[in-house]
Amino acid sequence: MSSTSADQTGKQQEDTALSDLLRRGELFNQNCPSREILKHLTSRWGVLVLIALLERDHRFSELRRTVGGVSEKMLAQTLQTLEADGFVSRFSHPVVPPHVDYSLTPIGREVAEKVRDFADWIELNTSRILSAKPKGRVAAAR
Amino acid sequence: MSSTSADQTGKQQEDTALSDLLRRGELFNQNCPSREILKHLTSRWGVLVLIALLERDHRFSELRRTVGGVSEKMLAQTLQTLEADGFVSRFSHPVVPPHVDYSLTPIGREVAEKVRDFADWIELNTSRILSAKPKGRVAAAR
DNA sequence: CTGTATCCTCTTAGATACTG
DNA sequence: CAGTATCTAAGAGGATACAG
Repeated sequence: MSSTSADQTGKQQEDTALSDLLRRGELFNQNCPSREILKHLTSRWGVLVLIALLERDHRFSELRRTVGGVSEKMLAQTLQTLEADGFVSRFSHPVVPPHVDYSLTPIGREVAEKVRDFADWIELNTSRILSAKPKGRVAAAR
Repeated sequence: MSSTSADQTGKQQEDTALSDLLRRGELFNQNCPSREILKHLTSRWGVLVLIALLERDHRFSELRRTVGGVSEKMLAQTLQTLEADGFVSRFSHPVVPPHVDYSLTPIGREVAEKVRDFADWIELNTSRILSAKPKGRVAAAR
């Protein structure tokens, strides 16, 4: 519901190490709005959409093809969330059949570069990670 | 831990053109194991656990207190997944009452630094993001 | 083409109770 | 203290149909 205001003034049960909270407490506090931003940005399809849009602008069906495995519903939902957060711009060309282009806003490009940097690390290190897995232990196979 | 000293030569992702898709198509393929790694690392609690462990080693109950809002079950599950991936080490002191310490492996520290970098960006920019939200449009409010 | 609406299934996550 | 087991609710996600 993305409420504005309506602060919970007396609701402060963060009683962890105070220095930690001062230094970087926002994300460790479950009431902080940054938690929601984090959730959107690290969502299953959000990450891939941001990276795809960093390469170039895409229209809806292009994104569907580029991002393997995403359904129409989840792609639309992901794009709406990212647009609502101000990371993605949506341009609907007034033609028929419809033609909609998605692109990154300046702040969206900023964060997408962070995401891509992170994704690049994963791709470069996946084989290293897989071969370094503890073998005696049965992975929860998530 | 001795890295396998594999192929990675450092940084080579300066280009973002079409050749990128060939080089970094892994994540866009739903059958790629890197998708699973990504999922674990970007999981709701995985991100926060990695950042907490980057500050210092924690025992179980310390993590519970530091990471606001996490349940015992989810913390245990998250830690097991991260341990199975080789990002986290678990050391159980043979004492009573039990005392278990969690720490990052070398590769875990590497990725945790990426995660922290990303989280830092979010914390620094949350207010900017919130104030820049498109207001005319009703966010889907998830 | 670009979605929305509905239905359905599977996973995630919290609460609670219990064990070593 | 450090978990596990069980139950349940909420949300993610997919398939299909349909609308603008």
